[in-house]
Amino acid sequence: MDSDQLDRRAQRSRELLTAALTELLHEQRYDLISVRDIITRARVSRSTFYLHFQDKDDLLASNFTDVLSQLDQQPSDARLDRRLLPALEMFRHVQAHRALYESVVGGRGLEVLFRAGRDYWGKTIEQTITATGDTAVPASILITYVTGAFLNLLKWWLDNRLPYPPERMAAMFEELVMPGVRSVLPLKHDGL
Amino acid sequence: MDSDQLDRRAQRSRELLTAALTELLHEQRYDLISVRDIITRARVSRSTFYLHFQDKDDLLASNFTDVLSQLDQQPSDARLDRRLLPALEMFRHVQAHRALYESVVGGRGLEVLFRAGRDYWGKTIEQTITATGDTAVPASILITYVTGAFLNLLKWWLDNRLPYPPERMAAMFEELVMPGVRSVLPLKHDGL
Amino acid sequence: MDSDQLDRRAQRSRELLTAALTELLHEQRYDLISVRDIITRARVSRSTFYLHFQDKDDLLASNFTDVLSQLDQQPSDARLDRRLLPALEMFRHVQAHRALYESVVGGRGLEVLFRAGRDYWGKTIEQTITATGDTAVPASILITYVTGAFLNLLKWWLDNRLPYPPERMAAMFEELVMPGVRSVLPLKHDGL
Amino acid sequence: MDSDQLDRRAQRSRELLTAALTELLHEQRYDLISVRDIITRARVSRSTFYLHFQDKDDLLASNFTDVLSQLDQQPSDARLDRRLLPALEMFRHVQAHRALYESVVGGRGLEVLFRAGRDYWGKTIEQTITATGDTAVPASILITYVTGAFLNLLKWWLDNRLPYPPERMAAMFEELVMPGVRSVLPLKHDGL
DNA sequence: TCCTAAGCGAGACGGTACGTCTTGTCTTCCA
DNA sequence: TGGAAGACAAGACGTACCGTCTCGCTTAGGA
Repeated sequence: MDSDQLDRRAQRSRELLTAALTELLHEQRYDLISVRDIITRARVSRSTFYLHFQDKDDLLASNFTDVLSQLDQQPSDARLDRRLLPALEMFRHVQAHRALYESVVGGRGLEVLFRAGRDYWGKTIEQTITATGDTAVPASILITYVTGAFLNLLKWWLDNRLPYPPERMAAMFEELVMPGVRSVLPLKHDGL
Repeated sequence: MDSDQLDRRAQRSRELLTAALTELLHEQRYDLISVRDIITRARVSRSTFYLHFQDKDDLLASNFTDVLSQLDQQPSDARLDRRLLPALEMFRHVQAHRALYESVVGGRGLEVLFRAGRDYWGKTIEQTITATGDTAVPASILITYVTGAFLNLLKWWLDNRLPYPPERMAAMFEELVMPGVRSVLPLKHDGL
Repeated sequence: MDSDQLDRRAQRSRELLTAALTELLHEQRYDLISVRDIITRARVSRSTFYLHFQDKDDLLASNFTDVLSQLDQQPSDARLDRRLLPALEMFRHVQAHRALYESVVGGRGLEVLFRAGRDYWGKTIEQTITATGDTAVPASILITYVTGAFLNLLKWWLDNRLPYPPERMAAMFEELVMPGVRSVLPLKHDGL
Repeated sequence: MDSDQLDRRAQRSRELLTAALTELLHEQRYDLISVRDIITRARVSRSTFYLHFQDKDDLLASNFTDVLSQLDQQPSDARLDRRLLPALEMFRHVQAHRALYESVVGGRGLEVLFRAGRDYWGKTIEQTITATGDTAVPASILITYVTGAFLNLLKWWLDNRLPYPPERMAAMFEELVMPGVRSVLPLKHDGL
């Protein structure tokens, strides 16, 4: 009971650290932020940091995964439900937190997002595609392909200072990625 | 004069360093190799290293770009000339140097390859697609999309211990990526 | 109330901690044992430890003082009663608990023993020498000299893996230390 | 040639560190001085510190050994030459640098002095006593006894705020320690 | 043939992050 | 109400790595 019902203090520490990282990302690139910076900002001791997170990447991944599940929470257009990825919502979310993501994506943080994104969306995508029957390529490759392409586009968007609106980006994502996906899914499939 | 007619010693130093990195990549992951390791192996002094390369990534990128241009050198099937990327050749090359690429691709080295690949193939791809007329998406995005998807597949292949032959991988690459590319190119296009 | 009729639990905690330290000293050097190690072994919480002892040294000193008073309890040769220190008994005791004392004496523990020994034997020595009249050096120095010399010998013995029997060590102690003591005591003195 | 003719910079770094420790010892107890304090004061980087010394204790031992050899350098009373230890000079030296030694001796630094003193004086003492023929106790014990007794007296002196002049302390040292030493040396010996 | 400039070895150094460790305090919960 | 559990602050530790720098030695190519 105690093990999963986290000590209130523990929960507070996690939140302080999460908030501190978010704040710092508005000020400088992820690569340049040190654990020391984070704990100083969070007014938390070094030991506390390592009590809760493996390292800086772990904290970022944790934050990112939280965001992803929140995005899934929010009610979305019914028509979009069949998509593999909430691409439009993500582009909008990233636009709203542009500075933050720019800091992450230009550098080592990108890989963290990659891994976390793959892990998170992987499950959804797998369900969707296995539900459609056998595919011409292994599910694992498809997942890599879709999430990878999405995050690459995201990175390009940020690196180029958001030259297009989220809607356009989402449309291009669909246009580029989905034909390939459809070409390997059973033909009978209707919605995707 | 001196700048292009490199001192023989200088050339030798570069080669020693290149060889050392290659050797080390057979033994451990790129991330875990330090400049110190490289210069120790190359029997070259620290100052010499920084005389020739900006940092470890620079050395890797330089090696990789050399490889890419060698691949382009070798005569390839005429039928393949229209492709955006020498995918099959790359898969074969990677298979032949499997251990080496596994070390690079699992970690921070991937981004170096990505950047170098984008720079190198970017030019070719740009020529090809601008030759076909206007596209529905900016060339820059297309380049990112294609090279990104390719390297993601490469990474997946290595991470999963090369479960398929190069030919199959190249085919899947085509199958997944090209439909999207065609969908944004002018319809009149013939060959791609 | 509670203060003199020690809560049974409290007493038990003290004993658990004492036993834990003793156990651990058989396994590793005193310096390397942390409070965490002790409480883990004693299956006692951190707070409980600090409830009973100031710190690790306090626990050790407490244990050691207990031992010293037990040694004094046991009936000893009447002829030895005039000695300043129960040297022979100590050498024998240390031999019997060799591993334990090796752990303590090699490192910071020695000073704890020194302090505890000085405190404990100091009283006895002071009584003895003040009973003999004025001395050429202050009692305090004499006490330091005697207890220090004794513990140094003990440390040497342990550091050199007990090369001589306790009897020989005690004899050497007498031979080295007592002449100096006698030389500063009033001449009239008979027994020492 | 280069290996023993220390880089000028290296020598300078060592001196800066030595000086910094000396300065700091005038301000606070040895135990409370951290490596960080030392390098900050010396305006030297952490890596430089560990390039030259194992740890704080190593630096202290090195400083102390330097002092001991300087004391040996200075011309001393011919009459004293037969002594095992330059006790009087040491007491005077300590008096002249009282604050510094108080910081060291009250805490963990004492053991460093013990070890360094034993190592340094050990050689001299061994020569002296083996020159006199066989002894009733091993040389090693004698060395421990003499250096230990001396440093214990030194510590007592400092702990008690130098209540006697160096001459008196040296005299007491002789009076207490030498009778025991003589009692184990061959009788024929004259000078000691 | 000598001179001069560059390459180079060797490695000290500043700077700084890292993850681990330990101590002693404090809070919270449970019996 | 006191012990158990353990989060926490504070901060030291020794290691690692990087990129810069200094200092001579050596070596090549031009005068």
